[in-house]
Amino acid sequence: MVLKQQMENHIPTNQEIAIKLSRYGLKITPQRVAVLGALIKLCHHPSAEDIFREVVQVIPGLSQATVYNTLDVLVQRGIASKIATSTGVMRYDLIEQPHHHLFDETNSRIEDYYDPELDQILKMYFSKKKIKGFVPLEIKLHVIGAFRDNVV
Amino acid sequence: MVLKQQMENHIPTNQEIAIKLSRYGLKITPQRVAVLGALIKLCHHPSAEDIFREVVQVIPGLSQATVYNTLDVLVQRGIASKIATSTGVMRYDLIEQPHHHLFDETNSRIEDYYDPELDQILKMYFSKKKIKGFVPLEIKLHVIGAFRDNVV
DNA sequence: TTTTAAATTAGATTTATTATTATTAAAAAA
DNA sequence: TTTTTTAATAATAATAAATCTAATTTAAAA
Repeated sequence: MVLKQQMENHIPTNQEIAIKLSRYGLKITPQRVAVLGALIKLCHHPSAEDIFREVVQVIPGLSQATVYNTLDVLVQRGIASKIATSTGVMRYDLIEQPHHHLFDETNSRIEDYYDPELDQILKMYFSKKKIKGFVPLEIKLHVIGAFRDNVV
Repeated sequence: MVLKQQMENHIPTNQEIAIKLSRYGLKITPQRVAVLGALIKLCHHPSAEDIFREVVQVIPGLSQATVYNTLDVLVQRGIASKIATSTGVMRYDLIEQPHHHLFDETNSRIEDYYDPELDQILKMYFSKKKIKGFVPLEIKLHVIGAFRDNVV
């Protein structure tokens, strides 16, 4: 098991981000490159507001609506996902591979959690156990707990 | 496996609801009895607005703020829980026993899902697999899919 | 380069929720 | 039972996230 940010060692260039946008059939604009760049950089599941604050430093005329629009577009294309939180503020998450979420509600921290073994267990469970009248498509674990830094 | 509403065959009287409120150290008011009653009755995870619409028929002078206050109180006392949804609207859920959620985002439907076997699997997994720096307290499955009525 | 379809901006708007404060009511005390 | 006290409710204002609108600008295709 490994937390997300430990897996991300490469900070992509604007060019690489632009290529990613066009691979998904999106027009390349400075705003989109910067928003996606911020989403990659701010790996602790930023809110739209977090991304705005980050990007407006580079693009001073940036509109909040552009951030919301761009994030929606990224979600629609499957580049990002939207996480609903208990405070009602949406948080955004870059999609790389399927993963679960660890929530610490005392400090609003969210981390991704990967474990192929866990996914295997869940896959087996749901293939064996049919739910009457419901077709499951996506299975996500929502683990609420407490981050204890410097503790194993 | 059984869906929640199939397990709930007893509709509690106002008296029983009042007893429940006082067991949790809450003052009994007509508003609280009606809100908790509506939460029990509207078993598809109502929003505050859903509950207001239901209860205002019985208590015409009811304020929306009272519904929000009462729901917050119920959540604080552990009688109910609050579910954040992808639309940003909060939904409320009576807590009876720990359970997971099935989401159908095409029609905003949410159902509870119980399975002791699943809980056992998850418990075993997390007792074996330690997450560095994180203490899990509550594990909830978030299953996104599609309800198909009249289909097994 | 010109064209056009799409993206961005600014600001108004919506809507769920929270905050405020006066009033009212529930339950404890006398 | 009546009084007292403490808490709950109602009405309404305030907040804040997110959406909508319409005019302007821009990316990229022709």
